[in-house]
Amino acid sequence: MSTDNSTAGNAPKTTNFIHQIIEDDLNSSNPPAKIVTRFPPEPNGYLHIGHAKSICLNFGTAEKYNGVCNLRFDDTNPEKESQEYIDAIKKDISWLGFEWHEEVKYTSSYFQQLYLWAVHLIEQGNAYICDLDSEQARTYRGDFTTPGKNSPYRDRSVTENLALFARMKDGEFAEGSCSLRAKIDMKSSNMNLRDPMLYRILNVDHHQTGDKWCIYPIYDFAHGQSDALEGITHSICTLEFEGHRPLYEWFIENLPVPATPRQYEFSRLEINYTVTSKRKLKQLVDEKMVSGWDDPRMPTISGMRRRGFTAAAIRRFCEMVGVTRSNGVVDVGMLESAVRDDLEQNARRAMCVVDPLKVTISNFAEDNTQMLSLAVHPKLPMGDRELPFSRNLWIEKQDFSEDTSLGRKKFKRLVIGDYVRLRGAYVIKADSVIKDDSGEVVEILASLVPDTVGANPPAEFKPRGVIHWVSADHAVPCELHIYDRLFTDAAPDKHKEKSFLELINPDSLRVIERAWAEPSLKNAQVEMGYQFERTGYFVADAQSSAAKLVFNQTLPLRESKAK
RNA sequence: UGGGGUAUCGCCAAGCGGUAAGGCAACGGGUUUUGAUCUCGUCAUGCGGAGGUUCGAAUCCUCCUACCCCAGCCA
Repeated sequence: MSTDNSTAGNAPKTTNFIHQIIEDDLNSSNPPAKIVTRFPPEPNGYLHIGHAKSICLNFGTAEKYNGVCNLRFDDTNPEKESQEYIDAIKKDISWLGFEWHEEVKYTSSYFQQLYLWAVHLIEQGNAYICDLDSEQARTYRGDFTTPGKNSPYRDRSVTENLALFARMKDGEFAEGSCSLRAKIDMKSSNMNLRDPMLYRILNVDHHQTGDKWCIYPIYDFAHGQSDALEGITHSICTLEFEGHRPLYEWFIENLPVPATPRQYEFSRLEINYTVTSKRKLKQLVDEKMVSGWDDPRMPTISGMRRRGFTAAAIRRFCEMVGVTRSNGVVDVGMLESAVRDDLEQNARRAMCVVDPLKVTISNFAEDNTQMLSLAVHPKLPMGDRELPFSRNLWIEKQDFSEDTSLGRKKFKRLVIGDYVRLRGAYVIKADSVIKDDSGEVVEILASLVPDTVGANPPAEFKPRGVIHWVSADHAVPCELHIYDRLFTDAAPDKHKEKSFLELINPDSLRVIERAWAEPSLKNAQVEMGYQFERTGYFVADAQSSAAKLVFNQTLPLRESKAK
C-alpha cells in the first residue's frame, strides 16, 4: 500500500455554532442520550446544492456525535408532491454517501396522531374552527403595523368546534370554506402567532395516504410534532423559519408530545451565477430552458452528478463554506475548486482531440503501429493504458501556429522548424504544412526524433512544450458537451425589472459532434470521470454507450494566463 | 412601517476582553513529458459607522447605518 487518494473520511472535521450548541448540551446536567437530527425535504422537486449543505449538516452532525439522522419526507401538501420526487431525493442522498436511520419516515404517517393532537388543542380551548375564507382571514390578520382582529368564530364552544372538526375531516365542507386555527394572539408582533392555521381542507389524494384524508395539516402544526415523535433532539432548519420558532415551541408546550426537540436555524446556501430555489429550478425544467432536473447545467444534485461532480467534492465544498447565521453568496469558483481538487487526485487520464488537425509523421512507416504504454494516473498506481502510435495523427488545431516568431515561452506548442513533445510518445519536428484552396492549414508534415519515447532528446532538439494527440488510424469518435454557467449574471434572480429566465447564458451548452478519443476511452462507463489531458475533466454522459460515446465536460482545467 | 435576524480581506469564514486563523480568488518565484498538479512567497495598524468602559476591545455598553426574513388555506 502506498500513500494514495484520501478523499475519504466522512465525519466532518469542521465545527460550527450548531456543534457548539450540541457540545454544550452534551456537557449539560441533563444531556441527551443520543443526538438525533433529521433531513426533512418536501417531495415537490429535486434536491439542489443548497439541500446538499443541509444534508451534510444534518447527517454529518449526527455522524460526528455518534447519533442518527432520519430522512423524513415533509409531505403535507399533496397538491405539489409526487413519488417521482421521493425516489429522486432518496437516490441523491444515498449517492452523496449518507445513510438515514431506520426506514424512510413520512410526516403523512403521523396524520392520525396529528389529528388527535388537533382535537386535544380544541379540547383545551386552544384551537377553533374558523369560517373565514382566505381573503377575509388576511384582512383580519392585520399587517406589520396594525394588530389583527379576532375572528368572529374565535369563541365557538369546544363542543361545537369538536363537531365541526369531525365534519371537516369527514369531507362535509368545501375546500376553503373553513379551517382549524390555533387560538394564540391576534395582536402579536409576530405574525406567525396571529391565530395560525393548523388544518385546511384539500380534496386531493395523497401520494402516500391515498384518499384517506381530505384535511391536511399545515407545516407549522406538523413539523415540530413530527420531530417530537421521532425523538429529534436538534431540529436544524434555515433562517426563514426563525419567526416560526415561537410557534414551534408553543405546540411542544401545549401538546402531550413525547419529547422536546429544539429548533436551530442557519443561513441557506447561495451561489453566484445560479439559482437555488426549487421553484425557479422547476420553472427552468417546465419551460424547457434545460433538458430536465438532471441537466448538467443545473445546480441540482442529479445535475451535478451528470456533470461529473463527485459526491466527495460536494461534501468537501459544504465543509468549505461553513455554517453560520449570516447571509452570503458563495463564489461558484469555490465549488469548482473543490471539484477540480477531487478530480485532479482521482480521475483517470486520457487524451482526446477536440478540434483535429492532421499530422503526418513522414519518417514513420505507413503500415506500422507502435503500442505505447501510459500511466492511467501520473501519481497514483492506477495501472497503465495502451496507446497506439502511427504515421497519421490528430493534434489540436490550437496547438499549431504558422507564426514562427512566437517565443518558446510564449507559445509552448508546434511551429514550423521547431520541436514539441507528443505526450507519452516522441518528440517531433514540424517540417512543412499543406494548405487548402482557401489558405487554411489542413495538414502538417512532421518527423519524429528517434529514441525519444520516455527519454529526453539532445539539447538541440529540446521541445517547446508537450501537446496531446491521438492516432488517426485508431482513435474513436465521440461527442462532447461543453458547458458554461447557466446564467450570464452573477445574481440572476435579484433583478427587480428582469426575470432570471432572461439572463440565461445562450452559450451554456456547446456540442462538439465529433472529437477523437484515444481507444481506451471506449471503456468509459457512465459517471466515470476522466481528465482529458490539457483540456479538462470529462465524464461519460448518462446516455453514452459503446456505440456512441458522449462525454460531458465537468470543468475545464485551470488555466494560468498566457494562452 | 411593528417584530425577528445579520454585519471581520474581492468571496466564504475563524475569533467568545489580551493585541486579526484558514479556504477560494488574485499577484509574484520554483518544479514539471498536462501552460494542469505540486511548491515557495505576497495579500485586513484593520474587524459596518460614531462615541464610551478598560492598562488593553472585532470581542463589553450606547447611539446610528446597511442588508435579510415575516402580512400563503406553501414549506
